[in-house]
Amino acid sequence: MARSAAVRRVDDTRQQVLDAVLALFAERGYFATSIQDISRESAVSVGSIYHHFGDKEGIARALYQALSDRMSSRISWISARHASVHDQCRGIVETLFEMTEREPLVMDFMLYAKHKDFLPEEKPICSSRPFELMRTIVAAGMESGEIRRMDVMVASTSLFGGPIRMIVARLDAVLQVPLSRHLDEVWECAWRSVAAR
Amino acid sequence: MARSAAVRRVDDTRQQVLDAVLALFAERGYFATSIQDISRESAVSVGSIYHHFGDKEGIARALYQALSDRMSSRISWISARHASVHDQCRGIVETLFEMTEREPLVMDFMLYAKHKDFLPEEKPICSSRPFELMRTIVAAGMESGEIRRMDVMVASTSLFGGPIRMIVARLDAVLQVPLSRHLDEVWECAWRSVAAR
DNA sequence: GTCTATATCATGATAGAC
DNA sequence: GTCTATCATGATATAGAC
Repeated sequence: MARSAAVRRVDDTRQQVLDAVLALFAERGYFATSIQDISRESAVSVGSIYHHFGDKEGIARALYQALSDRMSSRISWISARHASVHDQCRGIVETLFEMTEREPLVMDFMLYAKHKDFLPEEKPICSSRPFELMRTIVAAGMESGEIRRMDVMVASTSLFGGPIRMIVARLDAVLQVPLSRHLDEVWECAWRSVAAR
Repeated sequence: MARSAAVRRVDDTRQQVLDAVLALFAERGYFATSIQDISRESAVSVGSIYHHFGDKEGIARALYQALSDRMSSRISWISARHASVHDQCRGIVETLFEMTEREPLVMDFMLYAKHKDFLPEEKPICSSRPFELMRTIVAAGMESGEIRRMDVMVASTSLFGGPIRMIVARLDAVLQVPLSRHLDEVWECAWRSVAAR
């Protein structure tokens, strides 16, 4: 069923705000970003912003939800495209690296922001859907014999912890070259840490 | 040279404030903590706080400095106590796990807080002294042949990235059991990721 | 649904006595 | 060095016209 033009417009307004806050939160952080800033950067009035999101926290919640959904669907898509758990996990790391280069703001907000400071009710990031998906895949790898039998949380943090630290280093500009240049080496280390063979 | 009683007292006042802000920052975050809160919890007046720290950011800077120094000296101490790089790194992970259980607030502030949001001038955490020390040790491991030759940053993030993610999971209460219960398994994975043999 | 103008309030920081 | 009282600013959120 096609959405009406009115609904389209509403979504556009919301999206304008979300695009603006992503940039602002990444640049200055949640608390240093005022509603005025958001209004100016998004070209949406303060009144409209409150109409759509209720309060400032509501904006952050909506952004978190949207980006979390986006990451989840990418991970699911990658997972479905590969047969072995090894290839699935490598594909996830590769995608995370690519996202970091192409949409650093998204990764900054998802992997680096301390959501608990401004979204106290939200589940911690490592309990969120994308991370749950990763753990599910890791668990499947133990079933199939590709990954050594151990605590699933330990295996997941071991497999993805290194790559995530590399992403953080890149976001901090500590790492000066594109992540892709280190992909093979990072993945080699990550997989060795849990591989069965 | 012995410090005078006056200096002792000054240090005590400063320490009272630092103890209070550590707890407050960990609980609510930097921005949700007001100077009034700090004054009340530390039992030090607002005027004295400003006298000693200049401004709110100065408090955070002092705390960061103090805890960073503490972590650095512990790491150096551990490093000096062990002969092989393998044992040094394992000792560091063990100590980080113990610190997380015994002083979760310290680890929360050091490994989890997003300092850039409130200390924009400070170097990113992964360029800080403790992390530099870890990289130095890893580099030494490559020299000695214990660790495979590769980019030092990649090796460091691979070795310590998993353990750090476990610490974050524990701080988020996602992990319900003490980290010590997973130490062997976590270390096994971490070391495999970079070990030469 | 969108906008401008405004109310309300809390905060960081200071002044100045002791 | 320490304290209390106060200021000035800028924030979130709302009211109400269109």
